[in-house]
Amino acid sequence: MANQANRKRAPSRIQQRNRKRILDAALEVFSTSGFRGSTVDEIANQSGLSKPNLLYYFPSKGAIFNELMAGLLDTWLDPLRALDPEGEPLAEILAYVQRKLQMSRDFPRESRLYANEIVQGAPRLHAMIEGDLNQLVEEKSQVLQAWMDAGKINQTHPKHLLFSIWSLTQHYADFDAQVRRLMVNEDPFDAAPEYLETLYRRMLTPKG
Amino acid sequence: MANQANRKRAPSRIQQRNRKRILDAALEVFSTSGFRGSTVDEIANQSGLSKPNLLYYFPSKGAIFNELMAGLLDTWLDPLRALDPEGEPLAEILAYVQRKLQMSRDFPRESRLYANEIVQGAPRLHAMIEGDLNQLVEEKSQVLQAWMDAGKINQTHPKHLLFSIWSLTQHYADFDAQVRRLMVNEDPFDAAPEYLETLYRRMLTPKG
DNA sequence: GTCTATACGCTGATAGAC
DNA sequence: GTCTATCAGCGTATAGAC
Repeated sequence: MANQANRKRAPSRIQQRNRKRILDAALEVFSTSGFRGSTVDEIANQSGLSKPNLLYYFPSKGAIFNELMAGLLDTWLDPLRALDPEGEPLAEILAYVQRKLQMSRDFPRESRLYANEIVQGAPRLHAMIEGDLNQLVEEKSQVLQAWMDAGKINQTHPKHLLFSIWSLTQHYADFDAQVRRLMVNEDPFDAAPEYLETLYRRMLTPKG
Repeated sequence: MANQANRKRAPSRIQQRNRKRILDAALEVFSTSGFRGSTVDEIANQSGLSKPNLLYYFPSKGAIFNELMAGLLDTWLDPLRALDPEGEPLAEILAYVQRKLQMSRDFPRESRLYANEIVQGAPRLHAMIEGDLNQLVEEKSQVLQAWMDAGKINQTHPKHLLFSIWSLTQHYADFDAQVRRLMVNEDPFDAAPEYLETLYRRMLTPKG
């Protein structure tokens, strides 16, 4: 079989650059307005491409969103994957909290994109989320439970512990508009690391 | 001056009922799709009224949203208003956490409506939020700070403490789709009250 | 690869009959 | 008060010239 004829061409530099532009623009727009509230026009303007040109690179608005989400989900779960069952329990958890907090600070748009989707009932995320996330959470919950049973950290509900970490760290990105309006002349991310470290240290350190 | 001619008629029972229907339908739709992602058609269908009839009761989509938000904001801040400076500090805070958690459970749509608006940068909430919320938060932050200075609860950042309470309690409503997908055969609200009580008790109880 | 032009359904809102 | 009919504009997406 002929190689050239049957394969897709490798994307040119221009193609790569434009796809990247589009995805970055889409991140900006989708994270601000959600899927249904966003328009292809906005994404085109934001990316500097014309609307038909944008639709030359992606077949539809939904396709852009899906590609964006797939890429996001993967990196979004990395901090949790990195939670090491062999590590020192409290230190592992505190490090996880700080990693998540950093992601909130460094990738707020990604966090809001995800938040938008979940708040609205995850209508487009269903399939993606189902397998990976569920399995990862089960696995890490068991790690946490084992640490509790061994007396390394206080007994508590493992999943609620995970939820609380997600909630507290992502809050600074997702509710940024509110947080910053209530903390004038003070960067929320200045005090947040220490606040969260203290909170989980007190929560989890066994009496001794 | 003639009374009847210059005043608006008192709304009839039908009007009251239909306005209520519309607002309830709008809450359902807006909280699921955000303002821009929602359509008047959906709200009309959800309320059982025709689209023109709906627009007989409200002049525009924006007007429905504004009325909904105004009503929401007021009740939304009630739990915080109820934080009593004269009460026993730890008990007051723990009670506040439980009140917020109950609102998450009993009014998840209201929570998601609010979350949608804030995540998207609060484009339509600006004016409403500015005055009330800011002042209330300042006032209650000082109450918390006073309790800390008096040694009644541990020293920490008062505003971050408030943020964390909002975040943790609203998470169960706002991220309900995710939470429930990860907790099959278990109601998140079963364990949540105890989890949050324990967390804040350990966080705030002074060593002694 | 990129553009202009355009098809065509959906959206918010109005007019006017009943 | 409620309906049918309708409008202008915006939305996604495509056709076809360059």
